[in-house]
Amino acid sequence: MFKITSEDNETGARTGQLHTAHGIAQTPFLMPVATKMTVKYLTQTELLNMGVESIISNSMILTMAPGVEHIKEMGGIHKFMNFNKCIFTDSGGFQMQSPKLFLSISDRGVHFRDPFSGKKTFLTPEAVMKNEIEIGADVAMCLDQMPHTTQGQEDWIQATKRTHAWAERCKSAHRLLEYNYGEKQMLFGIAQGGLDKKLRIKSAEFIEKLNFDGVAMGGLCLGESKEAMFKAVDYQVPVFNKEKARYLMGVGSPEDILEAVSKGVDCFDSIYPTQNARHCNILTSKGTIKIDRGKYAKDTKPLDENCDCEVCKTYSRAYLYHLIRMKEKSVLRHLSYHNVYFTQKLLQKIRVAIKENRFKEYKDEFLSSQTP
RNA sequence: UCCAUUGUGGUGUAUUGGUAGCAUACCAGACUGUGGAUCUGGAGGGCCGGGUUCAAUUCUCGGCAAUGGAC
Repeated sequence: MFKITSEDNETGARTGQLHTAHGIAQTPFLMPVATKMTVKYLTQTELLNMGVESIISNSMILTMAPGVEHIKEMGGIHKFMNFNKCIFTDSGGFQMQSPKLFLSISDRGVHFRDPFSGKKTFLTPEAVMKNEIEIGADVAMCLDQMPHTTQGQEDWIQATKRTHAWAERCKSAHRLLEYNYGEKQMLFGIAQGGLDKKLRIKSAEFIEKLNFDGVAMGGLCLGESKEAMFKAVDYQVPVFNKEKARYLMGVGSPEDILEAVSKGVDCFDSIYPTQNARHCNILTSKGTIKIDRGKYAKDTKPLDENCDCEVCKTYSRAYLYHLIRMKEKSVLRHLSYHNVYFTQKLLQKIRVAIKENRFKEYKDEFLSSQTP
């Protein structure tokens, strides 16, 4: 269940609560990605201490390893990984972009190569729904076909059409599974449409009509221009029922999140903070810095002078730079910690700003300070 | 002290009597429903001195240095 708790009167931003089987997640939120049941380099305790209320894993990857049966035997995903907050699971739709995993697709489903066993596996919308409910996710995502933004109109039409057919199949399979298992689980639909206005609107309408527990916008932030991406969001958001949680998949960067929130988006997931941390790109209140550069070798300041995270309170840029040069793995944890902390803090500030009706002001203030 | 071998970017290595390649490290970009990876640019070199030659990093002589061996 989703409940709006406040609305900004200058922008489309709003705060809300996503009520799940494992607590309430305050929106807008950004989910750290835990594809293999771990947010790379961070502990569950650290996530809780940062105020993370929801993470996202990946049912397709988990189906391959360690397997759905195994997770069930271990008491479900929450117990197994010992994270008692909200957990989303993605469907595997995005993995069709991975040449290493993706084999072929038809209306029936998708063939993937299991990288752990080398075997061919076949995923249908029905199978994905079963996997997600058996894993024990709080929020399941529909299986979609994600056309790449660099593909053309024909591909967008084709993929969107298939996404719609699969959304219907997911919906009815899910209803039946809930009945058979006697369990409740939220299910989010995903709208596609490439970069085409009509197709985006049509897709949003189709997904909206199926009355999911939440609606997602997929297939964006894949190299298209920011302008094109936010246009797609602009087309789709007004189509969705205002009372439903809106989820922009794969976003993102602080800038993108602020923009999307102002357009009324409630949920995000992204590897941006963690992957950039591993690549030594550090998010700070003054913009992104590349901490592996020689100019930080003797910099005694913390990563971000305005950050009160454990890493910033403890270590200097110079020390972290040294660990990077020495290829000490521990530094990946420190950098990941800071970046995730930074983004979680950002979302907290966004929520407060919306509640105090000064989101626009906060957004402008943040963006103007991003000049490293 | 003698003998042998070898001296090419910071490091490790190719090739060649006629434009000196590669890897890594370095500098700079990219990265948004996770490969830590990968990709794309950039800068950087013939131990020193003589000889042969139109031309030497290459052939030759000497010096210096390194490594191995002998005493």
